[in-house]
Amino acid sequence: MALRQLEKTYEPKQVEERWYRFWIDQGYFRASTDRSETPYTIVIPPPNITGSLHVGHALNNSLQDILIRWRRMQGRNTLWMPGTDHAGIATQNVVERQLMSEGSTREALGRDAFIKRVWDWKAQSGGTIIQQLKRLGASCDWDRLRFTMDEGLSKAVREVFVRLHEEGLIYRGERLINWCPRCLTALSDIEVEHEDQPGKLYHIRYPLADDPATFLVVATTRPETLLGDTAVAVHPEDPRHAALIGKSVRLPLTGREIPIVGDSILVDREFGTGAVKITPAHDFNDFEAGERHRLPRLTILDHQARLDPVGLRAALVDREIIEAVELLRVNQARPKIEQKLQERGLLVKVEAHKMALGKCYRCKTVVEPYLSPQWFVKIKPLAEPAIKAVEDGRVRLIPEAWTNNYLGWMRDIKDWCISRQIWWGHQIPAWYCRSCNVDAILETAHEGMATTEAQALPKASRKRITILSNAAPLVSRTAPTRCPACGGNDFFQDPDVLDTWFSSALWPFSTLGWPEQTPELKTFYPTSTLVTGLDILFFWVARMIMMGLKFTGEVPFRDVYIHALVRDAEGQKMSKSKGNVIDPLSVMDRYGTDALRFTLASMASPGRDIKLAEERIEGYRNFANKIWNAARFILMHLDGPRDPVPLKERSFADRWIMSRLNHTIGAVNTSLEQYRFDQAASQLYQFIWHEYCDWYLELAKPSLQDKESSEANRTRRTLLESFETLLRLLHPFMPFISEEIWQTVPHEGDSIVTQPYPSPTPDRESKDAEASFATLEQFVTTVRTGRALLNYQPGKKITLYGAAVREDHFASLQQLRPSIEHLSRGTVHLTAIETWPTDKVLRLVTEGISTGLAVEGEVDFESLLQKIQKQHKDNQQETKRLEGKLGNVEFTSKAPPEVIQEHRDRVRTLQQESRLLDSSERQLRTMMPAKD
RNA sequence: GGGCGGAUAGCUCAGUCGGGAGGGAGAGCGCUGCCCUUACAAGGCAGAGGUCACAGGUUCGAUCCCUGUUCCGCCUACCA
Repeated sequence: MALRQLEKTYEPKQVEERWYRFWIDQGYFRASTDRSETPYTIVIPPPNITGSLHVGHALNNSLQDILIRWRRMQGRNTLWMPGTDHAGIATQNVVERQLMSEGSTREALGRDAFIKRVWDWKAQSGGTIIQQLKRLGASCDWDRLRFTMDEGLSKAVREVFVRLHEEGLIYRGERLINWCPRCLTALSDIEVEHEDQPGKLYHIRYPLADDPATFLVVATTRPETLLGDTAVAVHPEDPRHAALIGKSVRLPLTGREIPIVGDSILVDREFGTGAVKITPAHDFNDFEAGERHRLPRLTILDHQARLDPVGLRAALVDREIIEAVELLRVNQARPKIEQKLQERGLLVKVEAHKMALGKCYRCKTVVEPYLSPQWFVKIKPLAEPAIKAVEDGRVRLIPEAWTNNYLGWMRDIKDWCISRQIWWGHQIPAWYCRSCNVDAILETAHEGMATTEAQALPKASRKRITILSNAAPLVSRTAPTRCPACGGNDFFQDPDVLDTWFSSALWPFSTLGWPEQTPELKTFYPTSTLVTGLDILFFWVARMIMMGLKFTGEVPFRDVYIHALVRDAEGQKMSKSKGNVIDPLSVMDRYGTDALRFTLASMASPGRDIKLAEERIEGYRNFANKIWNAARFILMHLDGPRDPVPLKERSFADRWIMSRLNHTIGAVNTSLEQYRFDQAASQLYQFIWHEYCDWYLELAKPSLQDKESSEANRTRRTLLESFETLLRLLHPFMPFISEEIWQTVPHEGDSIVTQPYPSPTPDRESKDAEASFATLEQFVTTVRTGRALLNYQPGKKITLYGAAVREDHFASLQQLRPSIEHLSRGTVHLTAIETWPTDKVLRLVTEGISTGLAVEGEVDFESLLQKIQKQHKDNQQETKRLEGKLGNVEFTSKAPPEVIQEHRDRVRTLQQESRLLDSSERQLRTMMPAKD
């Protein structure tokens, strides 16, 4: 039969497209609820619909695909559930930018039209990343593609919200929250990134009310907020200030007097001057201190973090100051305040001070603590079971090192602010009866405005609605029709939407149809493994565990594999502004998808960031090409009978490679069980290149070239068996090339995708063949070293001599003589060293195996001599070291006998080698042309 | 401030815990030399290159176990 021949180099591009289409057409990635096999489920970390594939996605999804393809081939009923995330703030930003370029705004469009516009955008551009995942070879069940804003998932969101509210685990209240003055929305604590920055510490004099010549000096990094101070705190046990408690100070730049309070929580006596200003409306600590001392809260910043004239007037700020700073952003107002304090002689000093500034994780704008009514999840009762699940191992974090990190965070968790003042997202299922909440619903300039700010606005400028914290919401799965209190039917839905992570937290079960008890949910939940990056451990993983336990009573997944961050070759974070981004799409174009996947897998060592350099990818592109050429070779030699013969009756080389293959199969499976993608990849690489190609294919050549021999039949048989198995072993890592080649070699079945994954079997083992191989390799390598030393052409046939210290090694050499002669390109005489010619032979030795090479032609005796002398010297040093140990009574009396015996054996071998090197050296000298 | 991780060849990293043993130090890439030998120059063969961060301790023996130090990352935190 004539087999298809392959091109000389592997061309990934058309191969990839062709097979991916085939796999989809055949429906190989479809999961079923009717199958009886053990399910294996992964839910994808849903990428953001505004996103496009970056190298982090490529890593994340390559690893998931490796797991999924591996389990699928093992016969599991696998489901890889794909989907995307609606990314509230990010997506709204994208569409708003689009509107802006058209000279419009979302306000001009109105809420409903805007949301429609986002859906239109999604229909057009939101599928990009899905297409890119397909290019990566991701074997997701695409028929089940989900989106967090789908009707089903939205229903799950409402269900969860209502139930949590019913249990008192969701509440609404006016709190200080993190506010992004650019996105104009609240953020949760973890959406704020902290970064150390150089700042200044201002020391400011606050004159005592009853003794204006005396000052209390406070230290602050934010002097402009003093306008909203409502107290000054000192430590009650601080002898410098304790007596002042109960008195008042005149607040600089204002007409107010504020009290001095004693507070041991807020004040650190060691820091600054030991006196702290309290601004309850603009600082988290001060907010709490304000609650402790029942202080008023004065809001002086507006929603854009500008000094708000209304608030400033309410805070009795001097007219002159108001005029100087009104509507300035904090960073612009600060120098003005500094200047005014200076002018009035109230500024003692300004010193450099590093401080951690909070920034919006989406837009990097400095966030402001902002007082406003928001929705919160009371998180402690949800966190407790989620802590327990990890503590008792129902959820495993891999690498384990992250467990403590997780537990620490969960034990110290704070209530979660879930309302966002944007339009794109799940609108909160809470309604307000207009007649019952007449005083609590205010028309304001914008949503989410602080209470005082909203109340202070003139009616005319109120465009939208703010719902004060005393409003009474009706939380319900559907819009209410009748107010239970007054019977009215005029309702107003809360305009806020939920944090995107609120819906993501439900992902493992909402995608499977929850709250319905669907067959999917019954079959595939709890899921098996979650593969994710460390950066969303708290954002997402922790919340999924909490919600999963709460609403299904079970953990959402058993294993959480946390992979590293991908950095550039210098270890820098990749970012568009630095221009050091490696674009996976371009990499796939140039090197092939398999090369990219294999690179990422091989570098996924636990607990270490990945420094990705393009040369690595190129290296694995070469690996793909190596496999390709091995396939070409095999296809060239497969013609002819290849009947099954028991392994025992096959050649040494056949038994050896099958034994090594078996070892590799075991190692790859074990590595995958442990999520050691790096180990699995290097085992495959090592075996395929350095055992299969370098040695086995070379060993197989003689018999393959003699087509008529019975040996050829057995070799062809082994060649096919081993290679076909190898392709299956490789497939999860390099799906495309493995399919392409597999389809060209004789096989059963329609696609490698659904073939069984190799598992180790004892009958492939052959310890004796492995031992013989070690001897052969030693001999052949030594001969090659000698050839290089003698400058012989690779093809030159030479006369060789061989001997071994150990009987069994010598026996192996005799038995494998044809192979040895083939690989050494020479005629080998296996006899005792004493019988070797005493002239014109270069003698070399390693590990007790001696080789002699006939010396002909021009030879660089000097370098030969150096080589021999160096080895001789190393040899003697090692002998001395070992003899020293063996002469030490401490060692011989306490070390285990095996170790002592091993040392003795090594000394003996070294001594024999030494004798050979001696004679070799002497001979060389006789061969050397006389000097002078 | 707290917690965690890392330091092994020029570069990137395995190896140490537990089936790679506490006893002779590995890989990939790069580098050097030779070779276009009919699977592969995206290749073959050979080679050079390491006080396993530093200082102590345990041990007959430490890259590995223990303690401390230095440097580098990351996470986390209300030091105004």
